[in-house]
Parts: sequence; structure tokens; C-alpha cells
Amino acid sequence: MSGRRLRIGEAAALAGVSVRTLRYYEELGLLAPSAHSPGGARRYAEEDLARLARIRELKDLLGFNLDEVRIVLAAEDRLGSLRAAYHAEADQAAQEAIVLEALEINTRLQAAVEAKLGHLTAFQARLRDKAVRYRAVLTELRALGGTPASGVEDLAGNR
Amino acid sequence: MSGRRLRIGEAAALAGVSVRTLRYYEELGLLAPSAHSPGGARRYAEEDLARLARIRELKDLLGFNLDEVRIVLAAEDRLGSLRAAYHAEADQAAQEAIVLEALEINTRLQAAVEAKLGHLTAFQARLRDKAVRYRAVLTELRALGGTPASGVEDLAGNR
DNA sequence: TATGATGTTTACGTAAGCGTAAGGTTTGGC
DNA sequence: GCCAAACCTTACGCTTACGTAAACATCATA
Repeated sequence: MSGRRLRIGEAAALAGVSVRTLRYYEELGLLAPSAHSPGGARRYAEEDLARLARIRELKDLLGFNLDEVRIVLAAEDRLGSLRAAYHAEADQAAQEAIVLEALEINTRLQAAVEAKLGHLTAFQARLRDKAVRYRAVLTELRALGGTPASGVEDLAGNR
Repeated sequence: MSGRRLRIGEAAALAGVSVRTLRYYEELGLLAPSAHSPGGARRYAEEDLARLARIRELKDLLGFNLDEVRIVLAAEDRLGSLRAAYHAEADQAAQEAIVLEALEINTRLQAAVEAKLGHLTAFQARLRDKAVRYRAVLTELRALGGTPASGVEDLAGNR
């Protein structure tokens, strides 16, 4: 179904990160390649790239550091292992706890995203406002083109 | 206008940063207190705190590093000095250039914000989707168990 | 099978963004 | 005027997130 496995250089280029970054993430326990060549070279599958994308998302988009990223991913991983052992009759209370934990983290993430969205849209509004004022100043400046220093005073009142 | 000037400790506490951070930003040429005590202690005015807020916004919200922040602030500063020297008949072409520069940076900022907003909303959608699936798993788990383990039953239904 | 590109581990280096300690000065309430 | 709290400068330290180099192994193509 899914395509071939990528060498570390290919994976890095595709994801827009460095080879060193991939090895570093593995060292931190964030991202391990799902396979290795017989000689021991890392082979990355698509799911690995997806995980990498999630890492970069949490880091770059939400500003999480790699330790915080790990916490989030760890919960998702526990959920994944639950899903794998779903039919193996494990302790149901434990399974519930895992799903609840995932839900909790999901909720916290949603809150974080929501907060960021709020701040960003507010920032955006202020930017637009400023742009309008800048353009007004510009046209006024240009209108003044032939008329030097005639006491026109409303740049200051522009705030 | 509230004239009270703040000592560095007060300013830092109010802004939620460390004293060291304020001094560091000054060292980088990002934020200088608008006054000093006779003995040489920094005194921060409200405008200084506003500037600090802008710095943190660009850094934390957009992920800019302090050097990028400085570029943005420098343009705003030039615009401010233009405003101050508006009546001093300076070279009009130069004034236009300054406003144009501010507009350009504003545009780039808007683009950055827009991009982030797009990514964030996409991320948000995926989070919501996941939450729905998690709750489905949870109800299924509980249905399989027959008896609700702990008092709370309707986590799936709320929200 | 040769061989150059790409990979491996190990380990030291680096830039940003502060933290923290030392040693001295200023501030401001009693 | 006294004195603790807060400030000053200088300077070295620390963490994060990698970069870079060395010395060697493996991969894949001719």
C-alpha cells in the first residue's frame, strides 16, 4: 500500500529538516525510523514522516519545545498501543484511563490552539488598522507634493 | 495620562519577564527605558511596556527571533521619527520611502499571520476530529464493559 | 567488484536567550 | 542618617536545538 522506505537524506530533504535533526529526534526518543537496512541504516516510512510533521507542527506552530512535544506524542503512542491490543482482553479500566488521558491532552491542545488563534486574530486586526493609517499618511504626503510646509497638522492626530 | 515610572523589577513583574530579560533587550538595542533615576537606575514608562509587549508578541506569537523583531521595530521607529519631524521640511521622497517601508513590513507581517492562522485552523480541525473519535472509543469501551466503572458516565456526550 | 555517494557513531562546537553570582551603588522608608 | 531592599555592571554559566568534523561502514550502480 504505502510507498517505499526512504533513506535518511531523502526523508530529511522531503521534510525540510537536516539529517542531524532526524538523528537528534531519535536520540530524544521522539522519532525512530520504522525500519533499518540489513547494514543498520535508517529507513523511514510514510508514517514516520507524518510523525515528524506532527513534531514540527507542535514545535513551530504552537511553540512547544521538544520535551513538551514528547509528552503529547507519548499519550498518542499509548493510545496507539491500546488500539493495537484492543482485542487482547486487557484491563478495561486501564484502557479507559488511556483514552481519557488522550482526551485530556487533546482538550489542552485545543485550548492552546484556541488561545493562539485569539491572539493572532487580534494581532491581525491591529495590523490591518495600521495599514490603513499608513496608506492615509502616504496619500497625504503625496498630496502635499507641491505644497511645502503649510502647517497641515494631522499626522499626529492619526492615532 | 498615568505618569508613574516603574523600576525595572516592577516592570518585569508586570510584563511577566525577568529583570535580566529587560536588560538583555536593552543590550540588543530592542528596548531602552525612556528615563533614568538621578542615580542611573532604569525607569520604565507605559510606552516602554507597550514596546515590550510588542516584542513578546512578535517573538512568542509569530516565532520571530530577537533579530527579526529588531528589524520590524526599527521600521516602526523610523516611522515614528518621521512623525516627529513631520513639520521639519525634510526630503519628501525620503519620507515616502519610510512609509513605504513600514507598509511593506506590515504586508509581510500580515502574510505571516495569515499563514499561521491557516495552519492553526487546520490543526484545530484535526484535533476536533480526533476528539470525536476518542469519545466514540470511550463509549464503546464502556458499553463492552457493561458496568460503568466510576460514577461519571457521559463524558462522550458533553461538548 | 570497485567506488563514490551516502550512511554510521562519537564527540566537540555554537548561537540564542537568558540565569546567576560577585562586588559595589542607589533608593526610599523609618 | 541608617539600612535593607533594590538596583548597577561585569562576566561566566547553562540549556536547547541542532552544526560540524573525524574515522569508519554500507549502499547501489557501473
